[in-house]
Amino acid sequence: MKKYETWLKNSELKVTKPRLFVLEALEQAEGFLTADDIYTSAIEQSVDLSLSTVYRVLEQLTHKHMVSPLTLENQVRTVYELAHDKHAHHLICLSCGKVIHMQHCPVRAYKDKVETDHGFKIEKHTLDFYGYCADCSEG
Amino acid sequence: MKKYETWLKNSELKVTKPRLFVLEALEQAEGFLTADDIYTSAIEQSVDLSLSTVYRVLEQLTHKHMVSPLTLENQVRTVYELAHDKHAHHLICLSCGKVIHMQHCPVRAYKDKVETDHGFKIEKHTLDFYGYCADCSEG
DNA sequence: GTAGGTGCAAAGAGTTTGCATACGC
DNA sequence: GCGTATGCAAACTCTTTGCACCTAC
Repeated sequence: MKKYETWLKNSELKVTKPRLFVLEALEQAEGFLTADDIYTSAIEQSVDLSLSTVYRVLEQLTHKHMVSPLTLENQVRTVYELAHDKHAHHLICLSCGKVIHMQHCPVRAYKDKVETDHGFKIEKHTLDFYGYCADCSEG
Repeated sequence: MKKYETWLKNSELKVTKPRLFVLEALEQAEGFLTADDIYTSAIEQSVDLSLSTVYRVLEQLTHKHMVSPLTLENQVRTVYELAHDKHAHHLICLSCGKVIHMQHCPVRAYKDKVETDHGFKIEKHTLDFYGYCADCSEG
């Protein structure tokens, strides 16, 4: 797992066990985790890690653009994932919570129109679909 | 303000002062309010209303589709607005917090494609733009 | 009169912070 | 060795809940 040590050093962050653990947990999840998910996973693996450290690490990594936080509609907890270079949209199952990433963004052209029409300088946008996945909508 | 009394009765909710106050506060705001905004507004007007009642009323009105809750990206508090019939998207200023509603939805056709491609039954979607409004991006 | 609504205070969830100790460099 | 990172516990914010009282119908 040398790659995360290098990544941390390149981001001017010290290489510490909590930081490596958080990054590896996010990699293995291949998706969204809450701070508590990461903490629980540490407990299960008998890794010594406190919840407040998880929050602090996630904040630092977010600041360095190594992870991305996301608040899903009408959910309380913030979820995190390893930052991709790629802009993505989400397809979220309201029943099982599964989240699918979609690379394609149909909004780019529309964004320019919105900027012009409203005089906004748009920094980012979200486009998320909520529904029921094939498994959950059966029966 | 008879209209809200009628609306409540039609929704099979008793007409009470807290419910009328919440609906009127949301109307006057012409936009998003947090539960605490509504509570504070009551205090300022010397209206007797508790914060827990505000939450309970908002939950009931949401259930009756009279108001709509929304969680903005990376914000903690849930905001509420009077439910429009119309599906809308948002343009949110990261500096002053202004929220502009946009009726036009460029996503409809794309939604069908997503349903087909992923086997999802999509119930709803969100599309929100975050940036800086004309006033805040000057200078 | 009765079922449902409300206020108050306390509890809960999720997150942040202060401070003493521990560790990376 | 120095300065940052961490663990712990306590604080904080937002929201929910239990219970006694009150009010719309």
